Amino acid sequence: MPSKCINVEDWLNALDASGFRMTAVQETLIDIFAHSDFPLSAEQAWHVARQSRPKTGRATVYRMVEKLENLGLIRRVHGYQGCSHFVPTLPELMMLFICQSCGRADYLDSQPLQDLIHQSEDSSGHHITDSRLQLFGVCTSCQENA
Amino acid sequence: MPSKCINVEDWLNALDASGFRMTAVQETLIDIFAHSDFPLSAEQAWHVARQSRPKTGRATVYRMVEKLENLGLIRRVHGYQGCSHFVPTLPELMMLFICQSCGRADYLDSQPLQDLIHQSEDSSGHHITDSRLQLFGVCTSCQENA
DNA sequence: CTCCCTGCAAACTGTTTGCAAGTAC
DNA sequence: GTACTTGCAAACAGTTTGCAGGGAG
Repeated sequence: MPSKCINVEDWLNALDASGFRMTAVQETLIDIFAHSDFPLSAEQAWHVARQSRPKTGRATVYRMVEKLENLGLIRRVHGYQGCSHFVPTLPELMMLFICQSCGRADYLDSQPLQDLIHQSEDSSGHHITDSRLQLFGVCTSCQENA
Repeated sequence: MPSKCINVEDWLNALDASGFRMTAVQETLIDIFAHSDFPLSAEQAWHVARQSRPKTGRATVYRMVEKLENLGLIRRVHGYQGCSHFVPTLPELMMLFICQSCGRADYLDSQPLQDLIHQSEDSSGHHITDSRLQLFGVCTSCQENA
């Protein structure tokens, strides 16, 4: 499964531009979220963070996740059984696929979705400002290994 | 905004067929969910239920919601700020629009979405088994009243 | 008469808040 | 030095569970 590359520099710049102070915890968490290729919850990120920084507090992670979400750097994934997981945000509209077997996330071409949304906007008359499309199934590599 | 009609008879039959015993609480809750034109959380449904049956227990509502969801009669709505609200399930694939202003839900034509999903399946190679598309914005009537 | 359903209360889980100490700028 | 950040612990909200009594089939 192809994995999208997030530019950590950009994240640090965005945080800096927002007046946030850069600390070791923040760098650790940014690293965790930017490089995970499957959705992470705050709780999970906390466990990962504690592997390298055992004293990391739970609340700190929750606060950081909130920041990252508010800055639009990560985005909440609304899945089957819950909606507390996050993936790095891509510049374009996201069309997210999540493999039920391995849990990995993949970003698909979102142009058709944009077309679809414009089409629905015209036919319904509603003004559409945002969307969440999530696809579930079995990814190519899990199909091969089945 | 048009509202979809759910056949309460069908729900009662489905519950009956699943071996559930029909009680007054269940009828009340089915009525609430089947006729609400905006997503309801279990908590909200509980409050509504208590208006007609003050002694209704919270847990009973949660259990009933779980049943309805398992039977596929209601479906969880993954929204902006949470994912604990439910709408009646339509037979066909759902394309759900939620108005940020009035909170009402509308079901849009889902055929284009089905086409899009098949298209994405072919181009990505993933086997897609389910999807959640949710649209947010301002509905026609809220636009008029603005 | 049996077993499921109900309401109550307690337990639980994920998340938020308050606060004193620490640290980036 | 100032004000944001951190870790801890307590508070909180939504949800689940255990149980005794009640009601459907």
